[in-house]
Amino acid sequence: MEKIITVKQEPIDDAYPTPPSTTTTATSATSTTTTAQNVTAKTSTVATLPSGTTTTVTATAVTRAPETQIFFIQPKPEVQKTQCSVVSGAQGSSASTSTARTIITTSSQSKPPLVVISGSPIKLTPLSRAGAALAGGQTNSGTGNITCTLVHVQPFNAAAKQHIAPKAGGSPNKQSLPLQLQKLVPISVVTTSLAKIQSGTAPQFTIAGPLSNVRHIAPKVNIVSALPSGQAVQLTTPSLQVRNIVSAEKTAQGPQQLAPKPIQTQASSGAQQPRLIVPALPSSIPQITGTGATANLQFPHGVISGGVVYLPQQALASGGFPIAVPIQANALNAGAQGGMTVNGSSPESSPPNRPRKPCNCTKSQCLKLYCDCFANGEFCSNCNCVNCSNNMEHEKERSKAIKACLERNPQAFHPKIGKGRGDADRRHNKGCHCKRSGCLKNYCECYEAKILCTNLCKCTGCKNFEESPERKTLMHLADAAEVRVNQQNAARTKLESQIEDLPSRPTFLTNSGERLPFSFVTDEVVQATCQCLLAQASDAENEGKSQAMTEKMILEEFGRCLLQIIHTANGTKE
DNA sequence: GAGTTTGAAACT
DNA sequence: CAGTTTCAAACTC
Repeated sequence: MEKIITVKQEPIDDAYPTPPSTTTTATSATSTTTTAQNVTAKTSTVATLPSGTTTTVTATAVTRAPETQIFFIQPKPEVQKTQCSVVSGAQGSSASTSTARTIITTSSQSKPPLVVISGSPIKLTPLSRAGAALAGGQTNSGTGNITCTLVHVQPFNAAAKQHIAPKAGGSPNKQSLPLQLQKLVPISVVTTSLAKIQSGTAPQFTIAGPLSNVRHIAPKVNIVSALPSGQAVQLTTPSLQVRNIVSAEKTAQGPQQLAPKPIQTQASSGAQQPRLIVPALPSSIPQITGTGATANLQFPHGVISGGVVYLPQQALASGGFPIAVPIQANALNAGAQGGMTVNGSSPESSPPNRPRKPCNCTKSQCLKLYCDCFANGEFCSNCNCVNCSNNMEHEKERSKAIKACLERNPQAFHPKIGKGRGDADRRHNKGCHCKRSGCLKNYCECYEAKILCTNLCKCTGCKNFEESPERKTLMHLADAAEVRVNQQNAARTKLESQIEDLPSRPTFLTNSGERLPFSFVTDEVVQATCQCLLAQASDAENEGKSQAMTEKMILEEFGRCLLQIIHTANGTKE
């Protein structure tokens, strides 16, 4: 029997923009992997449930190593913080509207929960067994019981960031590493049974936990379900694109199983084996990094060890995650990339706000931080690089390279420029080391980022400070140039729009040798036009207009002249 | 477009 | 940690 479950989800963190509405529907005996555009949901929950039980699981953190935090799911009822309503219906019934950005993870009792983050699977350390997790002392035996896992990521506070700020002349202190990592904050999920769902009682999914300061990894994490007894879940949302189909078993074998698969828009209804449902990832996805030697998972940009996810500051500090974005909104249309974040992607897949420059790497295979694409956690695409391995096809090498970078420098993928509201907060986290450029050329990372050098910098002959006359001169010139460019662009745009409105006349002469309007730009006409422009300039000058305004007036006059010429020519022709 | 300069990253 | 090499981008011609 088909079961359709709609999960309604509500945002809980204002730090993320309110996501557009999506609806997630789960049905049995289908299997698809979906990805969504611009998913920035705050919570996730579990939608497909066996009969008859209510399960509550929560998690506690255990510090294992300075740079790691392990979370174990334990039964623990929690105060309700966020509710995710679940609505059931028969096959074909329309799912109720919702605001869900649903990432779902479930597993049967016989299988560990499977989670996919950033397109790669994580085999979590065994979470609570369903039986142990049951609320109210219910047993959770049989095929119908599911353990649900929900993971949130909590950013460290500003004080912590300060604490880990790079020290001048020193490498990052490993003792402070935990502060540089994002803390996983698993939260409990109360699930209700399918029976209740199917009865139309619209049971509530209760998500409890320290949500007030929690940012979610959940919507940025692909959590997959391995449903018991051949059940599978299909997730579809209006704004989601159905992508890969990956079985739970396959995915559990390793990240390579997540290589791009042909997009399937509709799952086969006859699928009987458990399937993985991989909802979409947003464009702002957490950077997943890791150094664990026992890592059993490799993310596009990191390694996951035993269900422990390493998240660098950059991910949350920036509010977006330029690193390790395997399935991103802008890549949804880039099937060849398997939904990975790509640099210089095709026009239809490129977000309008991030047209990165293509790299030109020749020797690094784009697997070292020399490569801007790699350093920014992006795949190369439409670049000019040679022997590029920064792509899905070389995911293994890429993961190794990521790991190597992180071993050299755990903050390797952190943003170099601190992000803050004020200019004071925007500073190079390591400082530059320029010697010859005076920190007034783009060689200098500070100057390139349009920020002043700070005491973190070890540059010599620095001229990139507030009172520097050289810098002021440069800034003044740059401002003037920018104004001019803007004016020129505006004038050009206007002129182009006017020209576009004109009838196309490709040739000057007809077959009979008749003169066409475009040939009416004679010397006399040019002279008259110039006189008009000069007159306009003179007027502007007499009126005391600024240079910018004068230029604008002249350009407008030129436009009028052109229109008149064309109009006259057309009239003559006609 | 080729060659040079530059400084970060990588290496020793 | 300092010095050196490698690398790719910025820059110059």
